[in-house]
Amino acid sequence: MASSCRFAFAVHVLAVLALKRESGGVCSHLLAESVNTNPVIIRRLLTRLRHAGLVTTQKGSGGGATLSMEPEKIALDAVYRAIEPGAAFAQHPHQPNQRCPVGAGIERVLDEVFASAQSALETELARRTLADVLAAMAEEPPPPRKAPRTRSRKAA
Amino acid sequence: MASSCRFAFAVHVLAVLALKRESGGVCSHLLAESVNTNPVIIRRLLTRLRHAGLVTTQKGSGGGATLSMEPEKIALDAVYRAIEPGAAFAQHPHQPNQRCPVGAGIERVLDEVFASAQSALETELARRTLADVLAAMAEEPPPPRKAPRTRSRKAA
DNA sequence: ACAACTGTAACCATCGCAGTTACAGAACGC
DNA sequence: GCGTTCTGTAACTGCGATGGTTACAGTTGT
Repeated sequence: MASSCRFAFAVHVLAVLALKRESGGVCSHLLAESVNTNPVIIRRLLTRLRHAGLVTTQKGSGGGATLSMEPEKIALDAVYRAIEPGAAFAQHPHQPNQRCPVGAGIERVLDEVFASAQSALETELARRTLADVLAAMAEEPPPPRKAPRTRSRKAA
Repeated sequence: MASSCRFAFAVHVLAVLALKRESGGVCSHLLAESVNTNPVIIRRLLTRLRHAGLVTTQKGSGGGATLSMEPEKIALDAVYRAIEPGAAFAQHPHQPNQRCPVGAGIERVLDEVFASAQSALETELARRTLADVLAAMAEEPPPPRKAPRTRSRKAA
């Protein structure tokens, strides 16, 4: 399915923008350092996010990207649709044999199956906002120095 | 996401097997003609479906593939899992910058988001069985010769 | 033995993607 | 005006996945 990591990159970028919301624009170079990739990759992402109305960008010295709404308003399905262009499932590359009863009808049936599956996927993504992502990152700071307070006894 | 058409092929193949359920094994050549591809593609699919316990295959003259259970018992999520190897979403290809608070925590959060989205997808697929696919193909025979009974006035 | 099958390896062409370099143009400070 | 700091985009590369193809060993029924 979605073998591309663009969606992960996009959520990452938006999370950084949300954290730096008060500090004005964030340049692609800095975002690229956090994601650990190339600034052009980031700018390509930002172009899509801008077309979707999720961020605004500012050219020139001191410019960069800014969230165009509060993190609570940005649901992950909007990010997904902004980033991933086509359908999640692929149909037959060549038309199946129309003289076979299955070949003649399968595409129409699969279209509907695929649409409902994709819809379920996006509905689940819609249950989370960028603010939820930030909150999830805030709790459980990854390296618990001494003893993590809850169920630490799982160590292998 | 799933940019491969293997899932479509697999449902197609299983539908043919379901229709020819009483006639013994179906050879890969015949399946390939219906799907409009190469017999090797079909055999590669059948290998995965066999490992998942959905079909049995028989070598030698008069052999071929057979469904190993009734179409009502085969839900589409099982087909999906049999065919699509990995996760639907891809994480960061390189580890993000751990010195950035977002880079340090985003992967863990995304893992959970991706898992829930994939789970929603599979749950939706699980709502349909191969028998449902056959039923959907049976109703509405695709080329209505005279006048389609309902809302035909949509013609462009 | 022969024909009809499966299973699998090996290979090819294509496609999409992350990554990279390069450059034109915009905004800002001086 | 001019240099600096940015964006936006084109062009190219390398890589991995995938559908497709050929080939062939092995198995089974007649």
